[in-house]
Amino acid sequence: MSPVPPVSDLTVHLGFWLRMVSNHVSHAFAAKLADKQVTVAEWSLMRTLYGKEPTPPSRLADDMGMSRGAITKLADRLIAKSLIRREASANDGRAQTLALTDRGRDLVPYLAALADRNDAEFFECLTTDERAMLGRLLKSLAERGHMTAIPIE
Amino acid sequence: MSPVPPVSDLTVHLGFWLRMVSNHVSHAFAAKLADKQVTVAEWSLMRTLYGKEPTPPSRLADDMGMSRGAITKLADRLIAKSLIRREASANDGRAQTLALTDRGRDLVPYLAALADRNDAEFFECLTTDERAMLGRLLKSLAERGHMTAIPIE
DNA sequence: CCTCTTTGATTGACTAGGAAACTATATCAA
DNA sequence: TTGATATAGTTTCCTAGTCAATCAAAGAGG
Repeated sequence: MSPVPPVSDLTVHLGFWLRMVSNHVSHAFAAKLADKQVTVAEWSLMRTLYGKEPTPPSRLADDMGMSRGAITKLADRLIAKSLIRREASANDGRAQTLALTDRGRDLVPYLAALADRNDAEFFECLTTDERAMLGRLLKSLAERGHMTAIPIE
Repeated sequence: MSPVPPVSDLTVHLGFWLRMVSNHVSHAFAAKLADKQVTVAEWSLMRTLYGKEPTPPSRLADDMGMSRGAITKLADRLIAKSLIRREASANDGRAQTLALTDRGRDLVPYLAALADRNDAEFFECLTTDERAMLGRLLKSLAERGHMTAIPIE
């Protein structure tokens, strides 16, 4: 029988539990968005655009922490669903701008309410103090780790 | 100008910060594993297998929270790297079993050390009490939300 | 003005996963 | 024993990202 040196269990890592909870929260949210035929990435783009239209795709890529290629394709999908619109920039022949359609803009508050509800569902089992503490710890980690982009995926 | 009703900011959600931190921790770990040409999913399979060989792929799928199809392909990749081995079950003509190769088994403790280091790097900026609190809150959420599978992806 | 370089966006090749169809084997029931 | 059903695993098709190559338009320097 070959030797099997003891290695640390996966569950000793905070990263493990972080990912476990994070994935469940995201999947539950994805299920709620599916009712409106929208994915989490699509919602994220729409929300990022909301109130800041028009915005060039490169800006969205930076803000959302995705590659430009990904934004191009994501935008294509949203355009096919008539939720956003792409237009050539007036002053720069290379640049494009993205903006929500009326339909897309109308949808954002509804989807935002789903996001609120999803978050409430998962975290209401904690006390107010616990939620505040969790938020404080996570923001502290984000700050100390220099994390900036909106986390997709 | 079209009306833009105020919607809740993304950053009010704990789920947002959870995902932000979780993604950064995972990406940093992926970068460390890349030195050894191993992905996070591959590590997870190897770690899940470690000390429990041989194990049928269906069992790994359940434990890892992935589909059986995904395990088939993941196993194919690990076999191509000579880190695991696939064998037909002796008593059931349908069944297969997966086991680490000697090379794979030797690699696990090294990769486990990388996982330890990655976790330490991200969370050492918290005090011991804060880490304990974060762990407690996350485990409580996992328990209350009936989360079981190892979180891949 | 012409190159040379930089920049914005798109495209293509590739990776990785899920869902469902499919194959082979096992089990059960008449 | 044989036909129906269930189970284990694989394969196929689809979605959704990244990275690298590409193309067109801007800017910069001689």
